[in-house]
Amino acid sequence: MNIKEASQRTGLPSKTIRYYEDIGLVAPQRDTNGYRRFSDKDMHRLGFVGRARALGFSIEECRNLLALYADQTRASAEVKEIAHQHLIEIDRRIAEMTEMRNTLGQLVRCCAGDDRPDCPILESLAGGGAATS
Amino acid sequence: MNIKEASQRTGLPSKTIRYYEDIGLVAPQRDTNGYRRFSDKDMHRLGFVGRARALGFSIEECRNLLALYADQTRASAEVKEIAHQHLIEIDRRIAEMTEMRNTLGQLVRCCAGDDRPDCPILESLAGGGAATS
DNA sequence: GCTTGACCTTCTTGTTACTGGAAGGCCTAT
DNA sequence: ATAGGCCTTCCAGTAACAAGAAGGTCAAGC
Repeated sequence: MNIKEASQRTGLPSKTIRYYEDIGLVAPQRDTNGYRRFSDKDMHRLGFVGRARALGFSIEECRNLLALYADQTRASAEVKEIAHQHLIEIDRRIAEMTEMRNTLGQLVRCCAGDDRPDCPILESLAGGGAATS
Repeated sequence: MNIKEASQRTGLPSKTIRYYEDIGLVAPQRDTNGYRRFSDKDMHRLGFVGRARALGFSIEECRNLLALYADQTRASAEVKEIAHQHLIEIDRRIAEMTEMRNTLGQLVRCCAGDDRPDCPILESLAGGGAATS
């Protein structure tokens, strides 16, 4: 099938699919007119990458996971390690954002939000007091 | 003071401070030798931006917040609106990452992590079954 | 006076994972 | 023949810096 249909079936934009070919994640055949032709195998790889990306894996991690998937002699420990590291990173980011959320939420609650200029949000950003720790 | 000291006092890398000057967030004077000289006012702006960035505000949001801070006739409602929108965005991202975390966490727990090739993580990425919800 | 090392400058390039747009070829229907 | 919808490649831009090269400046020590 052509790229449009591949895009529709995988949910990935055509641009993204071309990009994935550029960086070697997928390598569709070409028709005589130069159009990409995607096989079932190509579709499968695209789906794999799409799902891995949706779980937050980087492109390089996707590449590694694809390689492991293709390697029948892999040890599942290796896959688990990649996923586990990624999990730790996600947790770190959630913690970071949660901290932001708490600090900022408190500031927003303290701000009157009226037509007067007094604003604890600006005061805090200006260094006037609490709530960064 | 020179850029190194400004960096140490604000906790921002020198590179970052130069970048902030490039994009007009701060405008230190220059000594006759061309070195940047940071005044207390410059330091204050850098601190402001640093704290705003730590709360996840984008550079453009920082620019707006700085302008509001300088504007004595501002309405706190305007500041609160910016902060509130940002809060919503943070919540969205936390929810997104939490969903990833849950899905991936479950897959990791299901993976034996031994020297055999069988791996539910890869199987799931390959499209073989559950857990993308 | 000279060297050394730490500091400073500007400029260019790279990062991540794409997205947008331009210029042009191909294909089908009318 | 032409219109449209698809396809191609290539170039530029995004966010927020970081890395590094080439070179100027300054204070200390010999």
